[in-house]
Amino acid sequence: MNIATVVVDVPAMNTDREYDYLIPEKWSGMIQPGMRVNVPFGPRNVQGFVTDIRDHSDYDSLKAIVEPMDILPVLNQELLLLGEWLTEKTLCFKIQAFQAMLPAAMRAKYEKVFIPRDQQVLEKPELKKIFNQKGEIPWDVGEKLNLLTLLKREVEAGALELLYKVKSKGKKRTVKMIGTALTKEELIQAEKQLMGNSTKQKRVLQYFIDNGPDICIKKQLMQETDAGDSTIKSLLEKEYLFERNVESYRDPYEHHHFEKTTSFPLTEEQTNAILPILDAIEKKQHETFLLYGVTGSGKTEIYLQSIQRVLEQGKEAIVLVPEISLTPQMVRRFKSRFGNDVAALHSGLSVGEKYDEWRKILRKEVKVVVGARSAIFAPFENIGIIIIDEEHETSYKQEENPRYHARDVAIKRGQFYQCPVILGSATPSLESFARAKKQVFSLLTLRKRMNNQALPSVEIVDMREELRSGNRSMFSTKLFEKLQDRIKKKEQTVLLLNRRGHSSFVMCRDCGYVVQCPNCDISLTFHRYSHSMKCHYCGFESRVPNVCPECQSEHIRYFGTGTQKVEEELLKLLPEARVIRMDVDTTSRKGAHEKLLQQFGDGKADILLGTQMIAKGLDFPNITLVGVLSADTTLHIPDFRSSEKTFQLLTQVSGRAGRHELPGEVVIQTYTPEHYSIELAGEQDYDRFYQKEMMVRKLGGYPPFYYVALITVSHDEVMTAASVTEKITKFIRPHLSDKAIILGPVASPIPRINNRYRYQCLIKYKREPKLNETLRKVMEHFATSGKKHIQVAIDVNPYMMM
DNA sequence: TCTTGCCTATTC
DNA sequence: AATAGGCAAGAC
Repeated sequence: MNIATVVVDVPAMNTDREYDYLIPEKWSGMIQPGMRVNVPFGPRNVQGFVTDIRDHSDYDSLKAIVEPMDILPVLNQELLLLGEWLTEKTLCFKIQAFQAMLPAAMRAKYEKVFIPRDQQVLEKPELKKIFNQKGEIPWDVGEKLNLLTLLKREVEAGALELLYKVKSKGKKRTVKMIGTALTKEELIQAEKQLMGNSTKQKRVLQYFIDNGPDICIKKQLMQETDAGDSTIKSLLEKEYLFERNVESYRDPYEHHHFEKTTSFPLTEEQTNAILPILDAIEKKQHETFLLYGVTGSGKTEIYLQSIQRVLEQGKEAIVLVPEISLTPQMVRRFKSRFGNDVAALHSGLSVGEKYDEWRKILRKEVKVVVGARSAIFAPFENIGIIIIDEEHETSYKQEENPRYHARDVAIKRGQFYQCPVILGSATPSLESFARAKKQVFSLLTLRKRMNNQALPSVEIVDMREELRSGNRSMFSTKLFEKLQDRIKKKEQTVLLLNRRGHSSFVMCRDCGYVVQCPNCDISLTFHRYSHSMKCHYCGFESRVPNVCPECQSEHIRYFGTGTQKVEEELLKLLPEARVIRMDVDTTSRKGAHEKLLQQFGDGKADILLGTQMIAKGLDFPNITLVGVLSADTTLHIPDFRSSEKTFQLLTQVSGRAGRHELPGEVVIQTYTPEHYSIELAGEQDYDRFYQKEMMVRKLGGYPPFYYVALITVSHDEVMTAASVTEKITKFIRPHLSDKAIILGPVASPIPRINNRYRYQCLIKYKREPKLNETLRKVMEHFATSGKKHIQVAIDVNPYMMM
C-alpha cells in the first residue's frame, strides 16, 4: 500500500484522469484518500488530490509525492464519491469537481523562482542587482526585465536552478497565548525573587496568582496588567511564563449579540407540514419535500424545529439560502436558535473568513451550516437534514464548471445519508412543482400567513394609460398618492426597480446610435460613479463620448432608469422623504448591506429603494406599501424562464408588505398589464400561474416537459465557430433517439464576447441514456484534437441561455 | 547553420 | 496548463 492515485490540478481534457505516485517511506500510512498532496508533474510541481491508496501500479517509473499538504483528509469518502458523480453529471473535469467542494483559500498558488546553485552566481554583475532579500529571482521579475533567455542559460550552465513552489493560500490565523506551568506557591516565590523596581513584572505574576495558572491571550494580559512587550519577554526568559501560538478563527459575527430564542408554537397548518418531515427524520429515510408556503407563512420556523430534532439525534444540518449576505436576518435567526453550533458561509465573508468557517465544519465544531450555493458541499459526515430555502432561486445553479445545481447535489447527498431534503418556496420552480405533482417530491402546503394576516392587496397600473393622460414621470398617480400617504402616516415603503437585463446604456438622441463594446456584441453599461462605460462580459472600459461618433450630435447621453435617477426624482417630488438606496454602488462595501437594512428597520428612512436584492427576506413590521416601478423589464429577455422569473420576483416583493399587524398594499407599474405573469402575480395566484406556464412550456417543448442541454462553441473566427458547431450537431444526431430534438447551430444570443464568436446548439430530450457519454465524446473530439483555440462549453440543464 | 514560430505529444 | 521535441520557414 505505498502507491497513491492522484488527480492533479491541471484542468484540461488530456490530464483529466488519475496518476500514480509512490508514497515515500516516511509518510506511509499517513497519506490517505481525500488529502491534498504536492506532486511532481512533468517538469514542475502541482497540487493534487489523493483518491485512492493501492499496492500496485501498471506504470513502472513512478515519481514520489513531494509532500502532503494536509494532516487530515479535506474530502471524506462520501465527498470523493460525490466528486465523481459531479464530474459525470456536469461533464466537468475531476479536478474542477474537487476544487468546487473546498473554500477558495485552499486552491493552490504556484510560484516559479530562480535560486542560485552556488554562491558565486550571486556576484555576477548582470544578476547581482535583481536577487531579492531571500536570494531568489522570481520568474515574473525575470520576465518583466526581459532576462528570461539569460536566466535560462544560467540554468543550463548549472549556475541557477528553476524551482517550482506549490503554496496553499489558506493561512490559519494564530494568537499568542501566555500561561504558566508554576504552582501558586512557586509563583509567590518567584515574585519575591524579582528586583524591587520590577513593578510591572510583579503585577503580571500577581495576575496569575489571582487567576490561577490558566492560559490567556497575550494582548488581553498586557491590557489588564498594563504591562509592555518587554515585561512579558523578561518573564518568559526567566521561564516563569511560557508562550504558545494557538489557532484562532476570524469571527465575522464577533461584535454581534444574538438574543437566544426558543421554539414558537406552530399553527395547525405548520404542524401538519412538519409531521411528515419529523417522521422521515425519525425513520432515517430519504425523502424530498417541497414546502410550498405563501410569503409570511412561517417556513423558517419549520426549518428550525426540524433541525432541532436532527440535532437531538446527534446529526448535522445544512441550510442553503440564496446569496446569504443579502439576508442577514436569516443568519441571525439561526444563530439565535442554535448559538455557536452555527457556521455561516456566504459571499460577504473574506476568503480567510470562509476558510475559518469551513474548518469549523471539518472539525465538527459546529452542527449547522447556513450558506449560499457552495455550502451544499459542507464536509459533514452525519447529515440529518438538508434545507434549500427559496428553492426557485437561479443562484443555486453555478454558471461555471462544474455547472451543478445545488438542488441536485442536495438530493444526492440526502440519498447517501438517508435523510430528508426540504425545498421551500412561496413560488416553487416549475420543475420542482411538477415533480411534486408526480409524487417524486412530497408536497407540503402552507396557504395561510402565520398571523392569519391577509395577503396584501395588489393593484396593477397600466403605464401606457398614465402616459396618455399626460403623466411622464416614473411614478403613476396612484403610486405617488400612496407614497405621500405613507409618509404622512409614518409607515414604510419598499420600491423595487426591476432592471435585470435592462441596464443603462449610452444612446444618441438624434440618430439612435448605442455605444457598443468593441470586443463583444453587446452595448456598454453606463456607470455614473466613474462616469464611464463598461462591458460586463470582457471588462472593456471607456469614457462617455461628448459627441456621437456616428452623427457628431451632442445629444448623446445615457438612458435607462438607474436607482440614482429614481432617488433624484423622489427627492424632487417628495423632499421630506428619507430614502435609503440599495444597489451595487451602495452595498459593495463589506457589511454595508446589513447596515442599510438595519437603518431601515430602525425607522431611519421612509423609503427603501433598490434592485432585485431587496425582494427577498425583508421582514419589517412597518412596511405597508410596496411599489414595483417597471414590472416587465425581465419579461423581454430571451429565455424560456423569463415569465417564471417575473412572476416570482413580483410575488416575492409583494410579500414584503403587511407581514405583521398593519395590512399591506402593492402597486405594480407595467407597460404590459395583460401578460399572464403580471396579471397572476397581481392576484397572487401561483396555482393558476403554474397551469398557464405549464401549457406554454409544453407547447414550446421546454422543461419540465423536456430536459435541455446547451453546447456553446467559441472561436476567433466566425466561420470556424459555425462549422465546428455544425460538425458537433451532425456528430450527436446518430447517437440519440428520434425523440431528441437538436436545434442549431445558431449564433448565441450574444454572438461575440471578448472577440470570440459564439455559436450554440440546443438539445431537448426526455430520456437519452447515452447523452452524457456522447457529450463526453464531443469534448474529447472537438475541444482538443488539432484545431487550437476552440472552446466547447456544455451545460446540462442551463439557466442562462446566453 | 542557426534562430524563430507553430504544432503535437506528454505529463505517473 | 505547461513544457519539450520536431519540423519547416526565415535570418545571416
